[in-house]
Formats: sequence, C-alpha cells, structure tokens
Amino acid sequence: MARTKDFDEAEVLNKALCLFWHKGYNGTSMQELVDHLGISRSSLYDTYADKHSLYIKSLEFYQNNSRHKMDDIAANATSAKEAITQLFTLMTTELLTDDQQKGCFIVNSEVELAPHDPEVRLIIRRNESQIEDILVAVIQKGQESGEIANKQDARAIARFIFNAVKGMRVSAKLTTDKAFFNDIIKITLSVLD
Amino acid sequence: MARTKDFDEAEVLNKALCLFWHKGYNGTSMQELVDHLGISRSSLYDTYADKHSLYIKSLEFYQNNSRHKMDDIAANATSAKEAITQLFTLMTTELLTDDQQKGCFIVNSEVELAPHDPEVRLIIRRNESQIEDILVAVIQKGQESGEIANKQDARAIARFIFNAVKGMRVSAKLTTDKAFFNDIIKITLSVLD
DNA sequence: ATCAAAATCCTTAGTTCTTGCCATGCCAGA
DNA sequence: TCTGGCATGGCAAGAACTAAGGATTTTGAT
Repeated sequence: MARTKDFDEAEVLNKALCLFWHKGYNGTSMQELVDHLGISRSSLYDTYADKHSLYIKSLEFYQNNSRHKMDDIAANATSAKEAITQLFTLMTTELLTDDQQKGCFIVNSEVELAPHDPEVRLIIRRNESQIEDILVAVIQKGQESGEIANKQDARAIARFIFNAVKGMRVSAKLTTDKAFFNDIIKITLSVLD
Repeated sequence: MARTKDFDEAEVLNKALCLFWHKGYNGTSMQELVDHLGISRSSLYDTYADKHSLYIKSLEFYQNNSRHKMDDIAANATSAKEAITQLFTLMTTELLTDDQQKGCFIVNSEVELAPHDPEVRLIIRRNESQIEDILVAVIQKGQESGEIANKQDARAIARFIFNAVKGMRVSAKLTTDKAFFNDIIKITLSVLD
C-alpha cells in the first residue's frame, strides 16, 4: 500500500559496481555515485543503507555473476582441457577488451580492502574456495580420463591455475598487450600435458 | 650557511612507505602521516612537497630496494635454478612473515592507481621491464648450460614466472597458509624441468 | 668573538573543499 | 489516507594544504 520503486535495483547496483570497480572503494565518493546512478541521494541511502553496504552488495553481485559464468563453462564443456581453455579465454578477453582497464573487481577488493575489512575478506574467501572447487572438479575429471597429466595433485594444479589468472588480472591494469598474455597462458597450460 | 636537517630523509621516507603500503594511497591521510613520521607537518611539506610527491618517492624507494635485492641474488647465485628458487623464497618469506599482510607495494599501487596515475604507471612499467630482464638473463644462462629446458622462449618463461609471483602477492593479502603457496610454487617451478 | 642571514625546526590556527550522512517536506500510488 | 519513494538543503567531520610566529642551528661577514 505504498509507492513502487521507480528504478531497477539490480541495474543501479550494476552501475555502482562499475564505479567501485573502476576507482576503488576509497577512490569513489558518494557524490560520484549520486551523479552516475541516476537516482537521488535519499533513494540511494534508503535502498542501500550506506556506502559500505553498497560496496558489499556490489561485490556479492559481481561474485555471483562470475561464478555462474564459470559454472556454465564447467558444466557444458565437452572435455576438461576445453573447459580450462574456455575459462582462460573468458577471463582474458574480459580483461583485455575493457578500455578502462578495471581488471578484476575481486582482485581489486582483495588488494585494497581485504586486510582491513572482515566482510570483504569473507566474500573473497568464499569466492576463492568456490573457484578452486570448480577447477578441482574439472581437473579431476580430466585426470581420470587421462586427458590431463596425473602426476600432480588436482587441488595443487587448481591453485596454480587460479594463481596465474590472478597475476594476469593485476597485469591487465597496466597493459593490454596480447603477446604478453599469450606467453603466460601458453606456458601455464603446458603444465596440463 | 643554514641549519642542517635534524632527521634522516630516507628513514622518514621508509615510514611513509610503510603507511602507504599498508593502507594504500587513498586510505592514508596526511594527518596519519604527520602522526607516524616523527616530524612536524611543516617539515613534511617542506621536504616532500605534497602527498602525491611523497607517494611517488616512496614507490621509487621501494622499487629500488627490491630491484637491488634481486640483482644481488641474480649476480651471486651459483646456478640458474638456484637463482630462481632463491628469488621465490625471498619474495614469499617477505610476503608470509608480514603480520600486517601488506603484500607487495608495487602490486598494490598497480591495482589502486595505475589506470589513473601516469607517474605511477611509468614507475611500474620500468619495474616490470627491469624484473623481466633480470629473469630473462638468468633463464638464458640456465638454458645455455642445459640446466633449464630449452623448449620455451626465455622471455615467455620470465613472464610466466613473474606472473606467478604477482598472483601470490595478491593472495598474500588474504592468507598466509604455507601449504597453499607451496602448491603453487612447486608446479610453477616444474616448468623449468 | 660577534652578529646578521639563511635555512631548518615546531606549534597552532585557519582556509577551502569534500566527505558521508541525515532531516524535512512533498508527492505518488495502493 | 497513509505508507514509502523522491527531492532538496544542510550539517559536522575530515580532507589537503597554507600561513603565521617563534625557536634553533649553521654559515659567512664584520
């Protein structure tokens, strides 16, 4: 028995996410958010409580999206190696085609806030283990079918792979040189042979 | 014909570096710096001009220190593999023994400021190529002596190695679990065989 | 030796702008 | 009609930086 919201919450959240992603938590002011979200200051505070809550919601939004993408690939790929290759290309194209060079929002949050912010830490830890588990499952399947070299522990390989991705997500802040990333990807994937 | 400085500029710069390293550029206020550096506000501004200049000087200071450490290892190691192993242990122990979990100051700067700050970008690019060159030299020597597998391009291997280090420097913000890092290091180094 | 000048030191206060957040009041819709 | 979204203006604190004033230490000229 009250007025309905004029805006789409998810849509606005996505805009907030883009700003935080691009400029970081401390680098983004509430005024900037007000200017870019298309809603008023009061609506912003009514809907998302305060700056920190808005950031947390943005981070969770981003994390869910990227996990779903990975899940899809893992579920639909025909082979383990293809799955991993697809995951790599998914992430790198996302990194390299962004002319703002925002990198990865989770890595950004991890570097800027993880040591100081328990809530951020919790989300990133959850993300970490989810991604790791997805990779472990894929790798184990590949090892059972003989597609992937069996000599290393699957979890160790998963951590190794994910670590390489993290490195590239940092480098994407500085360069978009494809040759640079191809060098890294080629050798990283060679471990699976 | 004037009074000499009472404090050691490098020492104070190191304190500033520690603050920026721990809390980032936007997360550190001038008031905090005044409180922790042991010199007065006016001395701070007289000596280092402004906040941004102080940050740049801190970054250059850090970059020079870490490069010198790497140079020493590269120059004194008896073999290529030993050099790389030493570089890895140098960096990881530095990362894992820090109870503040500051990570790597260059990676932190790259993530927080590189897309927005041309001066920071320049310093990090220089660092990038210097480290890469050190690694290339070590790897080439190892390949010539047959100690390192020759099948891959030396620069590609260098980029791969450095990329793995970057990944770990991000993860160090969240965890200090040695088993986690050992998994990554073991597989990363296996590429050299 | 003495004194003036220059450069450093510190304290304190102030300026200006931005920060995150809130209180009031109006208005739309169930 | 009355709940809740929306717009406006404002507030207290914090941001970076500056200015004023006095004390101290070094140098060079007298």
